Amino acid sequence: MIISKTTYEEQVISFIYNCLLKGELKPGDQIKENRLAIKLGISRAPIREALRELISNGIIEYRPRVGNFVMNLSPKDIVDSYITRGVLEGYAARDAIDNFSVYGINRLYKMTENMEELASSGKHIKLIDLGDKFHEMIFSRSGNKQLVGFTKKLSIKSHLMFFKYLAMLYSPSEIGERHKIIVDALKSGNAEQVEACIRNHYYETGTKIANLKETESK
Amino acid sequence: MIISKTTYEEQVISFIYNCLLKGELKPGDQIKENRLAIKLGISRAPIREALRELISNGIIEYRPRVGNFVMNLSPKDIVDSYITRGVLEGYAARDAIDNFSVYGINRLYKMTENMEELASSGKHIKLIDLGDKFHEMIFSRSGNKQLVGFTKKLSIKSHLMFFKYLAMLYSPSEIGERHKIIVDALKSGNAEQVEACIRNHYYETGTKIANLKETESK
DNA sequence: TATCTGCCGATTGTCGACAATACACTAACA
DNA sequence: TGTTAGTGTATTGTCGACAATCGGCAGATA
Repeated sequence: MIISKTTYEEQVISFIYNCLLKGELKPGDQIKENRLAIKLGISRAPIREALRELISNGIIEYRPRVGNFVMNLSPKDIVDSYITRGVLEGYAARDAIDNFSVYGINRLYKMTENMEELASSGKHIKLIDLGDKFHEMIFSRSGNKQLVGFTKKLSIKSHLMFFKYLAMLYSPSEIGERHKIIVDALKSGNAEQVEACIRNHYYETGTKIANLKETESK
Repeated sequence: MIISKTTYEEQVISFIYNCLLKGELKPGDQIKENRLAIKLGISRAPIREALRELISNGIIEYRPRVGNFVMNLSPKDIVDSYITRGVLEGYAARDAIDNFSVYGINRLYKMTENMEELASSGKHIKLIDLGDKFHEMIFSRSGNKQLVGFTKKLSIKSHLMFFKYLAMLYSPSEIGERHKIIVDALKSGNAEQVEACIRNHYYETGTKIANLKETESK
């Protein structure tokens, strides 16, 4: 058994995280420290620490002496986040390209097939989880902690912000295909190609979500 | 006059920042909240907020319930930070390549000449400032806030950690030359070349500093 | 001697209260 | 009517105290 020793702060982070996933907190909403403290039955100190953490992840926007607000990203901000993610993960994959075994590649390939199935059967949450795992398996192979750290931060950010869209942007076969392209690139061992195709992967999704958001707000 | 309404937190950040630059705080040192609070005549709350900020910048390492320590980077960590910086700034420059006017390019070129002079006359602090300004002028041209934000964080981190080495790694003419390569690439308008040469720029410096650190510790 | 156990001091984690201030509202004034 | 100054309220900023717990040390034990 793993003994976990959580502070209030960590639990508050999870709480806010879940509120965002459930849609109980929406972009632009203000998070009032006192209100949340009372709601959770704790003091403001750990709330503030948790908010700090979320601010550094770009999930909450903080205006001094005014308040903490759920980040409200413009379409351009969305594209920019995805582009940056692509740049980071693209390089991470390139950096790690020699660390992929045949077994590892096969495993990634099987995941793409699994994604397609999950998408077909409407299991959106599992699909998103698997997608996250797929990408994490790739960028985590890089031994560059700095790079991996930034990538993870962006991963959390986009997960939270666009959770609800991710599973419905592409058809099941498109989802499989898009990820198979990455696996093929990794298999080829061509560093340039790997980097380029991961960049493109995120650029496409970024622009799709941004367009969706834009039309939604009209 | 610029009216600055600073909180204690910001001032504490500056204070720690300066201690690091002056070498009064060294990698591995523990920063005790209470001690610092007494020293500055304030309470622990703003100290903790400031530490949070520095933690998120990768400047301070935090071990729960143990303490806050000035980050102690291994040679590999150093190289990794510089590589990541190169990846980010490289893409930022590539992204911004059409935003450079002839005037802007000329200004960058003059800065490289100025760097050479400052290096020759031993004005190390001004040299480093100018170097920072040079690179900031490049990556800030990108309109990608996410990208620029990460780049700035890394910029602060490396500035703090390696301030003392930066001015003595290269000869004055090397310093000029290294930066002129970047200006030339920007002038050429070749996106691939710009990205590659900025990556290389940081990779070189990263490995140099890492080697210096390694031999130093023996 | 080597290892384990329990205590002690130092440091972080959390608390509730008060101070400072941004924003909205009101009222005076031109 | 539009503008400005003043006021009140809600929210963040800061405080000092107490609680929890980590790491080291001394002593017990084999």
